[in-house]
Amino acid sequence: MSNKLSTQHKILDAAQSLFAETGYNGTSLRQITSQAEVNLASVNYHFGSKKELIQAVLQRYLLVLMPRLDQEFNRLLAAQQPNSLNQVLSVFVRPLLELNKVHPHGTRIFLQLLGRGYTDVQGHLRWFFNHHYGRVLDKLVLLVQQACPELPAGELFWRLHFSLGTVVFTMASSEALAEIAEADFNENVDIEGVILRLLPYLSAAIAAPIPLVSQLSQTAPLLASEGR
Amino acid sequence: MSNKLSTQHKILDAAQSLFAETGYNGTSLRQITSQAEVNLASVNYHFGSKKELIQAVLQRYLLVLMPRLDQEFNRLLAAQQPNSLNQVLSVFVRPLLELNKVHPHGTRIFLQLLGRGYTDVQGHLRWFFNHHYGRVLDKLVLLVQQACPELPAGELFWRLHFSLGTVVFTMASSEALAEIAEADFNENVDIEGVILRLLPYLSAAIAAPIPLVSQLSQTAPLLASEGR
DNA sequence: ACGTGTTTGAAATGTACGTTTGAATTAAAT
DNA sequence: ATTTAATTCAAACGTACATTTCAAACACGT
Repeated sequence: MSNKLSTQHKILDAAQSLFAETGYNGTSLRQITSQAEVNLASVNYHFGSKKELIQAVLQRYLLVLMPRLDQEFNRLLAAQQPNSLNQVLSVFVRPLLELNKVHPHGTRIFLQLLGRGYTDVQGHLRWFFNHHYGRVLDKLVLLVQQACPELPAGELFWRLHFSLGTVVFTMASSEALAEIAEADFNENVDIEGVILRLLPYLSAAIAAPIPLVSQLSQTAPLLASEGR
Repeated sequence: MSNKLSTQHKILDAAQSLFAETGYNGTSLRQITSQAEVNLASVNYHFGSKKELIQAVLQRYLLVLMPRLDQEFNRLLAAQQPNSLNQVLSVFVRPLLELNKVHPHGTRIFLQLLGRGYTDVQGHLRWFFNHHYGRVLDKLVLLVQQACPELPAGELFWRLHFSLGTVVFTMASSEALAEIAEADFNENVDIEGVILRLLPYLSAAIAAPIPLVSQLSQTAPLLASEGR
């Protein structure tokens, strides 16, 4: 049994935990290398820079997750009849939970890292993400469009981003939320439970009825000042 | 006409923009004071520390917003028949948009600051928020409970936090989203438009049907490994 | 066993940060 | 007008950061 881990592996393991807990900017290479019990310089030796280390930490999960998602999307797209929104969203559950094979608590850590990526490093990680995996996510948009044909494209854009926010924020603050939930309702609040709670929430949200324009304008003349 | 602004005011104005754009940790006092065209030391002179400056920036909006929300909550609580979820959520629109009186783009900036507060400074701002305004938010929980009496308390807890995530994430990345939306669908994407789009989304999400336990356990034996 | 290429180690570099200091300046009060 | 308090200013302090350097230790094919 070789419990001897490579330096790179030790760095990645320490980095992902610290990044998930305190963010990318909030974590120093000194914290990472001291928790990994390796020399400070080895990060720059093995990964080049902190920025590239962040990408490497994310890639360890993305390289497993995205092909799995792509495969699921293709399966749904090949179906004869259009899929329901619930079917489309459920497709995320298995691939996400299988990230626990990459690392214990891999699912939670990856989703936290994803959340950090959208708020911490301005734009940089968003670009990295869209550039590498934009094709896959286009298939998701198509599937949701097929599931909700009555939804205008503009509305769908916003609701998918609302949903991304829901997931990402929930995971980024999942530690705190789990503590509160456990104290106040003593329920099981592992990552799987949260994901399964999210599904009906998101499903109903994305398929919400579109308010009529007349109902919108009813609340329109709200303020005399300030139109962008 | 006295267009001479006090040093404190200039600092607050510069700080809120920078905090909203690049986060609390991501903004240095040197950036703030140089944009405000004041001396570096004046932040510590007028506010004591960076941490207290962050609180002061938030308080400028919270002291306007929270009493307004409290008043609206009390109005709804005094109603004879229980209010619909839509009525409860709509109550946020006016008070939030009135923050534009505190400062141009005040609504957007405040919501961005709120989002940053939940991800940037670990726990500290969350405590500050709950400690000062927990009483007010309890009324919101009560109102939602009255609007959705079939929803268990534990489920409601999670869904309200999901919703907070939706709002906060959307606002934190509203600049980028607005750019994309404008380019791809050329729609009006001011802050009021986003808020009005959020209402039906959140309303449907919070009131989503609760999945049966049998349906949950159907997807339960997903992985052999790893239960938290 | 040797020599080569890879990896680690301790130390130093330069930059940026929040905060403090004490003198200079301005405003207010008597 | 003179004293007193409040504010601004330039400079410095100590700390922490990412990155670089270069010698030492190691791995390993020959």
